[in-house]
Amino acid sequence: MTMGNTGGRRKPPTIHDVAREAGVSRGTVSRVLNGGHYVSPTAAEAVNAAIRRTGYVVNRHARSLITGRSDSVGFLLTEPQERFFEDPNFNVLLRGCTQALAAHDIPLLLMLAGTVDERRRITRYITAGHVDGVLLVSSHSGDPVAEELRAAGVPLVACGKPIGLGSKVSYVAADDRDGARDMVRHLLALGRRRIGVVTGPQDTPGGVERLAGYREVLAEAGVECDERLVVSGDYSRASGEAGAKRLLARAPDVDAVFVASDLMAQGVLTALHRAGRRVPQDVAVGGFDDSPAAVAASPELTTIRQPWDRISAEMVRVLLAQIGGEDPAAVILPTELVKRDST
Amino acid sequence: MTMGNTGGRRKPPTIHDVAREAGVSRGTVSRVLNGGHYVSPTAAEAVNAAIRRTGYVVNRHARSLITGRSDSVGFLLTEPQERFFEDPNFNVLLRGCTQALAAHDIPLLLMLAGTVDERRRITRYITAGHVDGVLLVSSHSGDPVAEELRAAGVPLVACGKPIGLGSKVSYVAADDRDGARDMVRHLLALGRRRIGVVTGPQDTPGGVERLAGYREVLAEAGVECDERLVVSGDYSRASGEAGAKRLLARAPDVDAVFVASDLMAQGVLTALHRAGRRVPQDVAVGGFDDSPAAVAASPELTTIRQPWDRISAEMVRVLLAQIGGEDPAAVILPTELVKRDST
DNA sequence: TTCTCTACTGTGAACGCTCACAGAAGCATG
DNA sequence: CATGCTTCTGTGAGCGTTCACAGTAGAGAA
Repeated sequence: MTMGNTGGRRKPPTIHDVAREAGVSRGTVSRVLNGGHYVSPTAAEAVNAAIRRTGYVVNRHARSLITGRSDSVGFLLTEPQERFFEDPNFNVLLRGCTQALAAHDIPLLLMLAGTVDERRRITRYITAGHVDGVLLVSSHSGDPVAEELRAAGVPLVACGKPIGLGSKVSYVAADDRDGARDMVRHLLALGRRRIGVVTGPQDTPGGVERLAGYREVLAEAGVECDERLVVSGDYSRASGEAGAKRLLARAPDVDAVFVASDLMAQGVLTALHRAGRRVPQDVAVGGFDDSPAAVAASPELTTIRQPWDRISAEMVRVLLAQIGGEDPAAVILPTELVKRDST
Repeated sequence: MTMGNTGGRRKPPTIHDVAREAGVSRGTVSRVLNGGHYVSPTAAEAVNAAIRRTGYVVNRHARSLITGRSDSVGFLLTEPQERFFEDPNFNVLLRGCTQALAAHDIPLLLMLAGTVDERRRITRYITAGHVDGVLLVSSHSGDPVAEELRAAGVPLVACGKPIGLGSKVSYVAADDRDGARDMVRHLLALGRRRIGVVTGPQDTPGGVERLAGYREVLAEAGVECDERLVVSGDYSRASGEAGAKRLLARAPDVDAVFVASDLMAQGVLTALHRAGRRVPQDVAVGGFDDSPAAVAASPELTTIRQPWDRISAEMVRVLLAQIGGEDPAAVILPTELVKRDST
């Protein structure tokens, strides 16, 4: 048997070739390929041997043409790509989804919808049925692409609770609010009472929920919720530094800061250092995400870990279930407090 | 006209529907779709109008079935995924490739070949013709997947010069050696003469070339090439720190260090700081990559910028040319010295 | 007129697969 | 012995395209 290693691409064997080789019909080969029900053991064995011998791989285009499925899913990132691509957690998510899908032999198509043109092109591509479903990373409110896909009945699973989309859309998210609660409780347990917060953007679910958790715990502990202690950021390092400066100016007696992302927390550490405050002695700092930035910071950050590997696995599971006809579902996964040197 | 926004997925219109709507035949519609030669202006106009009215999108599976092309390409990452996924430059590369392909209406399939099983599955998938070509990020020597693909005649473009693959494989790379030369010349120009180096792994082209550039410039400048000044790392932060310690122990009079990656350079800065050396006064430090780590470090790192956006664009250009029948090509792109505070 | 050439259009076949259906064989049941 | 049931197998049709080829119409040349 000569393999096609001469440089030119050989025509791959078809189901016909396998059938001839195994001495059965196309139908039998097809049945072996798809589950193997109603096939005699001897026939199945002959077919499998023929497949091995010929190196046959199913032609997915031909299959898709008749089944109407594409057996592929899209990984769609809308809006501010920079923010996500610089976030190492995004990488973990992308990798996790790719691997979880690979286990089902389903390729992942990476789709970046930045410009209006790209959005339209991608929407058309998806609604035309070229993917069976979409893993959506958007987290921005009122995403028109997401709404369009939902309306077109495309199976869809969002990462993080989508704002402004009806309850009809599946999502998988970490329990942001509970994570925030854990962190603030931790700060209270250290004896801190003037606890500031640098929030995330309030048009993202994470931003909203983390702030809500902060407020809840303070209220529950009977600590005054001083609005001077609340400043807003956009998850960037620079906004963390600026936020901490504002915080110090408005409430110099601050003795702890809950920061809604590790990247911002890095900025907060810088600002505190410049202001001559020691961490954690004078001010304790808690981050969120457990990103590499957390261990790169000095002192290393106490932070909230989101279970990104489980999130990606769940996203794929829910999407495949939905493609299989099940109803949309929401999955919330627990977070974990990681204690390090900044508190 | 009712759009399919009722929740269920409607059957999309076919080329037949468009033909009927436009009052022409399938053949004419097909010709309009593929370049529009030998089509009368009136027919073309009618077809385009019908396409707009029906919202027709070509069924790529049916097209692929007959053309034998898939009109998609794979982005293949082999071996140590962590190393790459943590590297922000990898993100720029992935994003750039996706966008460059999108401009040609070609989807990118993300493929991660970690385990042996995954490798085999992906190799089969690719050689079966499910993608037209592959963008390869491997940089590891003697990659069996790459060799297999090359042997099967799959169009292939590597990122970085592949070691041990014949000259038959295309690649796009930054000029590592020249970048290293620039950096070491820069250090020499500052008056430093005891210039150490923390190398990258010597089974990667980048690691080899950057060290070669270092040696070249020292030889050319007539500076003694003291082997005690050469220590090896693996691109990780930790290996940079360990390397610097070794360097200080073996050559306490070192007055500059060329580090083959920014991440390692961060580790070097930490080690120097702990040893009480001031940067850049006592020891100048030069990195490589211009990653976010470079500006996150203190002092901010002087480094070598690789043109990642151009690399991705070139990889796609070369791959598409090769899919179109052209011969393999090698492209080397210039680097740039970015001066900051560490030198 | 007739022929040739160019510009355009329509049609059947084919790509490789799955699906529905029909049929065969084996075996138990009436 | 017919009948039904179960298990298995083969066959034709068809998915939505493209491609090759045949055919038409109109212009210009002989």
